Amino acid sequence: MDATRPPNCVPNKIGNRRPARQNARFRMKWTQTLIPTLREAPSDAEIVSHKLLLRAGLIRKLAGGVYTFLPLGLRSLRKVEQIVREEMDRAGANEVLMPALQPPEIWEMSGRAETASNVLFKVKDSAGRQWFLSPTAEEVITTVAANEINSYRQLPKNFYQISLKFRDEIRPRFGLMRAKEFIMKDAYSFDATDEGAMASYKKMYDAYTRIFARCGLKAFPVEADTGVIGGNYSHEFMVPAETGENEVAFCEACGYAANIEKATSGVPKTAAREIGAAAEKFATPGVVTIEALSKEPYKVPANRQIKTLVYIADSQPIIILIRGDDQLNETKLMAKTGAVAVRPATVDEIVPLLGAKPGSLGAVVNVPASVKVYADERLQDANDMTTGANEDGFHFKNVSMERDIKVSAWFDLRTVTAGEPCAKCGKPLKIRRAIEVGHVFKLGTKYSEKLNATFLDVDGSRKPSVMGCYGIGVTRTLQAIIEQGNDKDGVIWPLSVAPYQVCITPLAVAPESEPMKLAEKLYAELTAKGVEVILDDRDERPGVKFKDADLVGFPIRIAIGEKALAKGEVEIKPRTAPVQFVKIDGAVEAVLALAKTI
RNA sequence: CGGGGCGUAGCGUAGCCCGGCUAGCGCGCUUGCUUGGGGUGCAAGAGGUCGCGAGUUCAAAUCUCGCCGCCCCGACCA
Repeated sequence: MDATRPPNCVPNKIGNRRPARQNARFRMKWTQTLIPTLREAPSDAEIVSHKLLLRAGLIRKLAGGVYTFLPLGLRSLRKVEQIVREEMDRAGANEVLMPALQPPEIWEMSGRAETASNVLFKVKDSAGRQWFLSPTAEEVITTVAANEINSYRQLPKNFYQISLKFRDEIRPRFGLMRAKEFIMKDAYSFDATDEGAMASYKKMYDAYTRIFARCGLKAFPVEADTGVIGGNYSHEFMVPAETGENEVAFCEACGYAANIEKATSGVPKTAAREIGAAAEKFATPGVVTIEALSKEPYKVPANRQIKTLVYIADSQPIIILIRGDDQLNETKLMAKTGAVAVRPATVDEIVPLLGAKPGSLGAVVNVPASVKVYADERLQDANDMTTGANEDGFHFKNVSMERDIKVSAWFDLRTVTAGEPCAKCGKPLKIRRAIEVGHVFKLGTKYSEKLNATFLDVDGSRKPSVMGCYGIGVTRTLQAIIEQGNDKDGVIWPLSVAPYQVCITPLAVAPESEPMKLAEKLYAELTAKGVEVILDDRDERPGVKFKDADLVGFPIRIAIGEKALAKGEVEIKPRTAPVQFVKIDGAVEAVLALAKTI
C-alpha cells in the first residue's frame, strides 16, 4: 500500500546534474538571503508542520489563510512543482496556463455556479461585472476543447497547469493545509472513448504514485467520493497523519482502502427473527435517545433499533432510516440520492411533518406520501425492531421493515467503523486520519456535454469527449512533507525537496580564516558538481548555526572547525544520522556518495 | 454561520477579576567588551496608538458598548 519509488525513476539525484558554474540556483550565502528563524512559534500555529513552516523561516502569514513564501520556502515549493511538472510531462500531459479570473457564464453552463457556490471566490470589477477567482478550471479547459478539438484524430489529449487557486474557505486552517489561496496542479484529459478515458486515468494515477514517492511522501491511493465535481470513479492520494482532515478505512490484508465517506464493509445484515403478527405501540415517556431505550426498563439493544433521521435534501424533506448502532454518512446520502445540498431538518420543520419531536420519530405511521424514505441496506429484512411512533413518548416494537415500513429506496448509507470485516477479504478494517494531497476523477461527459466539447468520431457521428480531471495540492503537499518529516529539532527534508541539499557551516567566518577558506572551496566544488549548497557565513556562535541548520532541516551539513581541520578533516553530518569525519580531499566525494543513500 | 478563546514591542508572555502605570519579563534587535563546537557572559541602549472607536470615571491595558482581526471546536470542503 505504501507508494514505493518506481524502479525506473531516479529521484533525489544529486551531483553531476549539469555544469553549474556560478549558477545562482545552486548556491547561496546565508547573509545574502533572508531566513528569519524563530525560536518560538507564533501562538496561532497549532500543528507541527505549520509551526515549522514559520519557525524555519519558510513562510509568513499576511492574513488568515494567506501566506507569503520566503526564499527558502519558495525553493522547496518550486522543487515540488518541478517534480510534478516532470512527471506530468513524462505521462504525456501538456502544460498550459489558464486564467485565474473567470467569467461566470461558463460556470452557469456547467451548473457549478450553483453547486459550487459556497466555495467560489466572487469579485466585481469597477464596471460592476462579476468574476470568479478560479478554484479549478474544468469550465475553461472544456471551453478550449470545445473550440479547438473537432476530430477523434486530435484525441486523446491531456492538459495541465500549476497555478494559484482560490477558494472562499469559511475557515482557513493549519497554515497551507486549508488556505484561501493555494498552488494547485490541475490536469484534464479528453478521450474519444470510455476505454481511452480509463487509460488516461491510469496514466495519471501512476504519475501521482511517482510524484509523491519522489517527494519522499508515504502517500497511498484510496477510493473516493466525487463530490460536486461529478463523475463516477475517483481516487484520492492520502498521506497518513493524525492531523489530517480526512479519515481513511483500509485493510492491511488485501489492500482495500477508501475514504470514510465512501468506504463500505462486509458487516452482516440484521438477522431476521420470529416476531408477532403486528407492530405494537408502547409508552416510553422521556426516552429520546437510542442509549436510553437500550437501558432499563426497555432494554432494546441499539442494533435492534431503527434510527429515524429527517433531512432537508435540496429543499425537500426526506426520512433516513439506519440501524440504532450505526451513523449516517452524509456524503453517501448525497452521492446515492443525487442531492446537491443536505442538512438535518430542524425541530420546527420536523414536528409539523411527522407529529413528533426527534427522539420519537419513526416511519411506521404518519409519514406523508410526498416524503421519501431512504433506508440503509443493513436494515433490509430486519424485523423485531423498535422505532419511534411519531408520537412523543411512544415507540413501536415488533417492527418489520418489510411489513411495516414503506421504503422508497435502499442504499448503503452508514459509516463504517474500525474492526468491521473488509468487504473484499473479511479481515478487520482499520481507520486512520490522513491528509489528502491528490485527487483523480474520471469525469465522463458531464462537462463536455454541457460546454459542447464534442468531436467527430470515425463513423462521422458527433460525440462528447470523455473527460478526467486530476488535482494535486502543491502547497499542501509541501506542508504534508514537513508534517511527515520532522523531529524535535526541526524539519527533516527529503533530499529531493530540501531548499538546499547541503549546508556548509564554517565555525569561523573571517575571510582569511582557515575554516572559511575551506568552506569557500568546498562551496565552489560542490556547486560545480550541481549540488545545491548554502554557506552559513554568519558570524554567529556554533550553537546558533547548528540549531538553525537543524531547524531548517538541510539533509547534509558540513561543519568546518579548527579541531578537525588540524587533523586534516571536516565533519559531515546527515540530518538524521551520526556525524562522520572525512579527509578534506575526500569531502566532496563523500558528500556525493552520502547523498545517494539518503 | 453556531459555540469557545485570544488581541500588550519582531516572537513568546505578565499585568486585567479588584481602575491609580513612569506598562514588567524572556527571546530577538543595536553598541561595546567578552566568549568561541549545540541558541556564551556582562554592560549600556532602541523599540509600545496596550487591535480600533465610543462611553463611564478625577483617572482606563484594566470597567461598559460597538466594530475589526486571529485561533480552536462544529457546520462546510473540488
